[in-house]
Amino acid sequence: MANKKAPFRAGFLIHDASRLRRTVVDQRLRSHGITRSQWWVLTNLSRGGQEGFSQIELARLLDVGKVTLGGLVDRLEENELVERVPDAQDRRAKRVLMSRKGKALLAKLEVIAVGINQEIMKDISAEEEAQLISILSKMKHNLKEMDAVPSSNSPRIKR
Amino acid sequence: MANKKAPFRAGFLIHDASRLRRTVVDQRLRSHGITRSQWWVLTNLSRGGQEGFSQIELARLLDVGKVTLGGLVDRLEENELVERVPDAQDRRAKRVLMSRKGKALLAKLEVIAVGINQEIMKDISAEEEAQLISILSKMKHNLKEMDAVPSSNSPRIKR
DNA sequence: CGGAGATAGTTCGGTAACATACTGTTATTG
DNA sequence: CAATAACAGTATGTTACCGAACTATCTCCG
Repeated sequence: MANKKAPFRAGFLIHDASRLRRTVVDQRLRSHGITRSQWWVLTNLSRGGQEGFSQIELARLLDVGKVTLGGLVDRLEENELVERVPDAQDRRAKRVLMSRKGKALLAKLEVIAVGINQEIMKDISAEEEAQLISILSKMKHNLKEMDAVPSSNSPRIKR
Repeated sequence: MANKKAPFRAGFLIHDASRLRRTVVDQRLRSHGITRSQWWVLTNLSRGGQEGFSQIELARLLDVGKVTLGGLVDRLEENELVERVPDAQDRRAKRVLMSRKGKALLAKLEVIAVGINQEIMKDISAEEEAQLISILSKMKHNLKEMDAVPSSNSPRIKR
C-alpha cells in the first residue's frame, strides 16, 4: 500500500509532523495558559536584554509577519506575560518587554519542554537529528529565496 | 552567533519550514483559486474511485479532525471542485466526489507542484531526502503515540 | 525645509487547524 | 426490543497564520 509516486512525500510529512507536534505541545502547555507559538516569542524575548525588542524586530527574529506577531503579543499581554512600552527614540515603535511573571513561566516551561522533546525524538539518534537540522536549514533557506518571507516583514525594495 | 543550547532547534525548524512552505505554495496556487490544503484533499480524493470517500474516511486519510475536513470540503464545494452526495447505506454519512472541474484542475496542478518542489529541494540530494523522510516518519509515529491524533477523529475508546 | 517614500503598528477579512458540544443515525447489548 | 453507546456531520469559539489597506511617524533628497 506504499505510495507509488512520492514526489511530494517530504513536503507533506513536514506538514504533518509540524501540525502533530503543535497539537501535542499545545495540549501539554494548556494547563499553563500558554501555547507553543507564544512560548517561542517568550524564548526569543529572553535574549533581548533590558530593552527588549520592537515588534518588527521580533517578527524578523521569528520569521513571521507583523500582523501575526501583533496578535501573539496581544494575547501575551492579556495574560501579563509581556508589556508594550513606547519606544523613546521612535514614536511609531513599541518595545516588548517580558514581565517578571513571564520570566518565571519561561523557567518552568523549559523543564517541561525537555521532556516533550525527548518523547518526540525517541529512537532518533544524535546523528540523525544533526542531519535533520542540516537538511531543514537548507529547505528553509531555499524557501526564503522563493520569497516565502511574509510580506510587510522584510522591507520592500522594489516599488 | 550559533545557538549555544539548541535542544529544540529541530522542532522549531520543522515549524518554520512547514509554515514557509505553506506560504510559498499558497502564493503560487492562489491564481488557480486553491490552497495547498485543499489541493491535498483533491489528491487523496483521486484515489477514491467512483464512490469517493466519506468525510470521516477522508479525515483519517489526511490525519486531520473532522471539523477541519468539513471546512475544507465546504470551500471546495463552493468552487464546484467536489460534490457532497448522501451515502446510500448510511444516512448519517455523506460521500465526497470530485467533479469534472476538480479532476481537470488537479491535472494542471501536478505540473506546477513538481516545479515548486524542485525549487524547495534545491541542493538536497536524493539520499538526504530519503534520510529526511525516514526521520520525519519516526517523529510522526512518536507524535501519534503521544496522542497527537486530533480528537473526534480516531474512535474514543475510554468512555 | 518640505514633500515623497519608507517604516511601525493596527484593522479587516480570509484559510486552516484545534476542542467542545450538539443533532441525528446506527449498532450493540442486556 | 428498548436503552445505551458509538459514530457522522455540523455549530461555535479560539489560536495562528496570511495579505491588503490604513494611520501615524520618520527619513531623506531635491
